[in-house]
Amino acid sequence: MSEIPKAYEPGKIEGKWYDFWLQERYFTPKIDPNKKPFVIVMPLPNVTGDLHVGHALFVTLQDMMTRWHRMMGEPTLWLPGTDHAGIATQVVVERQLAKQGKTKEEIGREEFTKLILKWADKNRHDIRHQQQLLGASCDWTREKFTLDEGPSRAVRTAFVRLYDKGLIYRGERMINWCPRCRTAISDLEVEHKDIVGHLYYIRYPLAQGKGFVTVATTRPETFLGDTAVAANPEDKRYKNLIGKNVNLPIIDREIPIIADAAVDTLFGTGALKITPAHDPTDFEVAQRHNLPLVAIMNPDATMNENAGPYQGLERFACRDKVLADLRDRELLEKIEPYSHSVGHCCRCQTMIEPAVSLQWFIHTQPLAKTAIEAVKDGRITIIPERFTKIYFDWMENIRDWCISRQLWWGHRIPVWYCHDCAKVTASVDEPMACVHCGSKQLIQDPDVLDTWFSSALWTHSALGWPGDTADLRYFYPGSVMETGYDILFFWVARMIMMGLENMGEVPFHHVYLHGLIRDKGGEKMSRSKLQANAMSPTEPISEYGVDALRFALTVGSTAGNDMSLGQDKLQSGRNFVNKLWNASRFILQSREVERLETRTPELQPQRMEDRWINSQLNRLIKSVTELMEDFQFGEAEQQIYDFVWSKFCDWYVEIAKIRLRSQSTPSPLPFLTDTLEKALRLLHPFMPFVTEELWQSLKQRLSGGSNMPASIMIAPYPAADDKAFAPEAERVMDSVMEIVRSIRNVRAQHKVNPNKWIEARVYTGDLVSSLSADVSMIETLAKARPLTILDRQKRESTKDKDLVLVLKEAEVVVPLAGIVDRLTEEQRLTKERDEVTERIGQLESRLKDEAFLSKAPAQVVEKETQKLAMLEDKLERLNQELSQPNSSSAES
RNA sequence: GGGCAGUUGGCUCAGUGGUUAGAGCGUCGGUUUCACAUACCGAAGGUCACAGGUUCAAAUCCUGUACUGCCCA
Repeated sequence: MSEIPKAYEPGKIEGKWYDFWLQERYFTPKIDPNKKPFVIVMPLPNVTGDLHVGHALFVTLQDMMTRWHRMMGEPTLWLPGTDHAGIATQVVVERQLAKQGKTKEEIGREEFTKLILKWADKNRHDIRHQQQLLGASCDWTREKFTLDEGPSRAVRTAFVRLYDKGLIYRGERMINWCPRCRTAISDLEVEHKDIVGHLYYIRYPLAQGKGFVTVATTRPETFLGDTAVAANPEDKRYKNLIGKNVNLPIIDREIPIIADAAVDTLFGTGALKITPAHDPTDFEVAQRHNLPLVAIMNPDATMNENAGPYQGLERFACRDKVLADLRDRELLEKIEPYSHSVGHCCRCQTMIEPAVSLQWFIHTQPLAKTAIEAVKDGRITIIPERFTKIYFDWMENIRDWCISRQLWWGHRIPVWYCHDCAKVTASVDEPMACVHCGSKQLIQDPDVLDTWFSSALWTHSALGWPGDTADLRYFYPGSVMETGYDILFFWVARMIMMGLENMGEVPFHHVYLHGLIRDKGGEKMSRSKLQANAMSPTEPISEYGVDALRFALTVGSTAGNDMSLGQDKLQSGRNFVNKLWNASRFILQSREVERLETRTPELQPQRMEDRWINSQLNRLIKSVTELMEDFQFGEAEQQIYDFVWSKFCDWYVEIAKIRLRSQSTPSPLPFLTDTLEKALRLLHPFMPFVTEELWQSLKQRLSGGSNMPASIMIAPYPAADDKAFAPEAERVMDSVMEIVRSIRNVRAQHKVNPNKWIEARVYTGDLVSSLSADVSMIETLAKARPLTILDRQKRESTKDKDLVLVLKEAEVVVPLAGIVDRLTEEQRLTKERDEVTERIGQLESRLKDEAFLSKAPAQVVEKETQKLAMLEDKLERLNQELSQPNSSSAES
């Protein structure tokens, strides 16, 4: 089999198999009404840019689940798609324009939209390509884009339905305004950051008489929009001032001093300036007191006509000027350093301007109520469980969702305003006339909807809703929503609300939240941030291969916990792939040698090690199946890794080599092959490419190969056979491994030349006959020959210079004349004896404890009793070694 | 201000009340033996952040403290 290369070359085979799978249409499920399908609707990657390793993680996890369920025989749909990502994509394209010194206003809405479309198309293509590189087994025939006609119609339909039900309304409310994006954004899109600023103490002269009221503020420039000064009614300092007026400096506008219980007496001076048009809490105060709103800023955060002499100034320039002017008039009392939290636009990091604005909102409370129920009554389970509480907290304190965006990229709001009667017509299709007055003078709302509005519908809109399609009937609700915990609210929570609202049924039954891949500085990766810190998956793929990357991303990982991805992990993944490759290479080569020999193909384990590996394999299968069902993918993968490397390769293959070389019968090949074949299937969901390649090679060379499925990905996932469990073989093999390790250890400790064979005697009890059958195996593995297995009853007294190792079920005697220092050996044995004695003491007191005996489960007591017996036996044997007449004489 | 995590070997992380707490990487010593040096063999290295408590039994459950991070306001 010389044509098998020495090292795995991922680049050469990955594309080949992906094309094969695609061609065979394995990713497209067959609708079978008698079977319950497994469905994952992919959380859409944004068309903002190409993918980073964070996306590689979700692709891997979802592919893993999908492939596993497919191999379990379920009709399996993983539905891919991409998201137009309104604000994020617009920001990125605007940034590109800015590099050319242009703005979107200069080139116009139509031209700008074309530009984004071009960008989006390119990225959609790249994203699809990258997912295919990663081995994603999603059904590309059903791929969707949020701006496609179907999903767009779903958006309009959902909007109109909610509007008709009164759950969508338009109103003037306090919203978060991004002056750079020049759009409203939702509360979730605001990032709060602590910044070190200042607290400015400003004097407002009293309108009548002398004196002034001093207010403290972090935003002095907003005094231009003040419509009151408020103090707590309990505050003695201001009690007699309530009802009087102050004059706003510079612009000389008179405003009242009011009492409001919401004012914190401990903040600043206890007197608060009220700027209702530019602060959410001030807005509420103003509503309680019927105060007027004075907006002082333009959409780009420059000052407007209400700012008097400051009109036209940018907000921070205005602040400087205001401060200077106040200082000149001695109205700036003092400035203190002050740390406070300030909202920033999550897309462009510009400081958010709270502003009162006419926008569209969803009245979320009724939707949230049913969404809470769905999780409370167990129709939806969130993994890891701790996010359930976070979900409830958010849902229970939900606020209305601002869904209109002043963007040029997205789903246009399906609302038309009548020129004649000024009323609103909401319609799925473009209306011919105003529904109220029949006028044809209609103008559509220029704004678009929040991208997350369309995402919220995705679980059903991607399956054809509002149409009554076969896909929707069969595949809804989905099985699992797999995504990062960072978009629990953006994505999962809103999907649950809208799924229940539109379909009357939950959109999925399990939510699996993965952790985030952080960069070296611990930052979350993002492509739309100014300093894009995203690590591309393509470099690790070309350097280490897809399977290595997938392995590195998931092995030993747990739900909801963040992780870092370094070169060492990728190397470890590559090494494992290589290990698998070479073990397979060895087995394939060995088959070649024995090819023409006739042998029984049945798997009848005659030898101890065959029963052992088969037993271990089936225990593994059982465990992996349980772990997969329990969403513990990282642990399942870890266990397969340990089995393949530390049991199969390190022991079984090494033993098999000995048998193959000596051409002993029965041949180990059936078990080598069977174990490998099952291990490949176990690993396939995690590492699809190398397992397919090796499995196909194996299939070609198996006499029954033609009866095997055409691909490992449609082969059944291994099922555990409890009858294969072989405790006796495991006991013997444990002993073999302990004997071999102990001799190897002695060799290393005493620097025995690796090529030198040493002699050894093994004394044991009822294992004599089993071990004797394996003596040549032990000899070779331990490089000890002759090695004799003897009944410990016939043990002669240890000769001087003999080294004795007391093991669990055997004593190993290694005569090492001239090498061993008897005194050191005695110290080693004494140390061991002390350790055993100590443990026996612990166990004895535990087993004497009435409370332990009565309260601990019988199994545990039994286990401890056995342990004690084992240790007592070992202690006795250790004592025996130490009391050998020759030992004490060695001290002299 | 409220909430949630995390703190386990030099580093990155598993550990879902019941052996003497594990792995990968790194370190140290040895090995180019015919699957693999992307390897093999051997070894060192942890009072599981700290202090209490519950329990027959705690890295694991509870309370508190410290530090780190995240979410919400």
